[in-house]
Amino acid sequence: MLELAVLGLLHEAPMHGYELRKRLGSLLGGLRAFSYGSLYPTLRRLLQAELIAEEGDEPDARLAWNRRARRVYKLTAEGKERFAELLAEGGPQTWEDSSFGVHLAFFSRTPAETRMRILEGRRRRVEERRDGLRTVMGRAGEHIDRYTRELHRLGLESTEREVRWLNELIASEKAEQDPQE
Amino acid sequence: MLELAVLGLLHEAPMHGYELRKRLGSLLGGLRAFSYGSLYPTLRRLLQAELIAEEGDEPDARLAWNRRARRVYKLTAEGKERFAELLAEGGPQTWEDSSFGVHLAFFSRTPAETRMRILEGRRRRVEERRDGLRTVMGRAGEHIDRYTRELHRLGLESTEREVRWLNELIASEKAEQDPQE
DNA sequence: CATTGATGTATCGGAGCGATATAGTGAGAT
DNA sequence: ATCTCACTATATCGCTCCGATACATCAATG
Repeated sequence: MLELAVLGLLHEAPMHGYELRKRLGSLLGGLRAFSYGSLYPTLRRLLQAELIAEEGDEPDARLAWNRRARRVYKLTAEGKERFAELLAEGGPQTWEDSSFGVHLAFFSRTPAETRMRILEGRRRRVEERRDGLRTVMGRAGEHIDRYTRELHRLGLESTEREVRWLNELIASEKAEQDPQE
Repeated sequence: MLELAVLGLLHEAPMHGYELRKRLGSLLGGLRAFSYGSLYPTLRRLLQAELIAEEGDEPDARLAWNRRARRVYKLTAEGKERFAELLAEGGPQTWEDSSFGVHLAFFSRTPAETRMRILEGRRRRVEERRDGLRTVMGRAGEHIDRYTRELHRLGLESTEREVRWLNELIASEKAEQDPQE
């Protein structure tokens, strides 16, 4: 997951860890933070796999840090390939809560076919949760805690809303595919 | 987190792992699954800490499993104490996405004061995310991906709705505290 | 009678989090 | 002038939890 995110951000411009994390935060709208405790190890792993490379010395000296602290990373050719591979796959885990946001954030670089598969998979996933909630809430009798009921109510509203949102996205994807009519 | 959840469920009735997981799923409305990969190790840990105990042989033989596969757990006295402690704390991590749902699910056993602290903490947390999203979305100019924009829109709607939901909960908590008017 | 799906326990490797350590910098407060 | 606070920046450690997988039994369906 972090691998995809890092590769995707570095695809746009070289960056150092700290900035990577900030951009990730705003890209995902705080959905996911990705703490340094996972970011830096990932960076090291990607470096070792030669999917990213460290920029030597800063060519432009407008920030004259003689004490260089920042380590700036850029994407390698293999990194770009890897990124494209990850984007095209669109397996069953891509529509889980943990990954869906990241995948969506790089949708403009994702093949249209994969986009559709992910959106529809996500919709199925959310509908499942929604239906589960409806079942639980519908079971009359059973003494259910007031707070739990509230939790379920919020969950139901959220899932319903997300399904509607996904329907819109899917519709506009379809419209783009068949421009006629 | 799982510790709290397990203790809380066993507080109601003795249960085995499989059932524990199912109940957890419907309690949280699919928000969190808690896979067996964390459930069973946790059960073992709690057993070793003597917060839970394994029920010897089934007293009622209505389910005559001669091959006993199921391991039924029940809460010990220490377990009950520990549960009460965990509920009363209400520290800053209780209002994170990962824990808030679980804490809310056991609110009826949580002291009113702690309930309020958690609800208000959660609200502050969600408002932060909402304001962050507003800032990001408001930054005019910057070429932002269409899909990313959609992601932000969904995020903004969700956070706004959760804040409203929290406000209702907080209001009704207050109303219960001061019944006079 | 065979396959499928639910019940049931369990482990392994790995991803990611939260806390923590360290240190330089710029701005405002005292 | 100095002090403190917040931000920039990198990094590690221990822990929780997840996903995949394995393996058994039982009930129903075909």
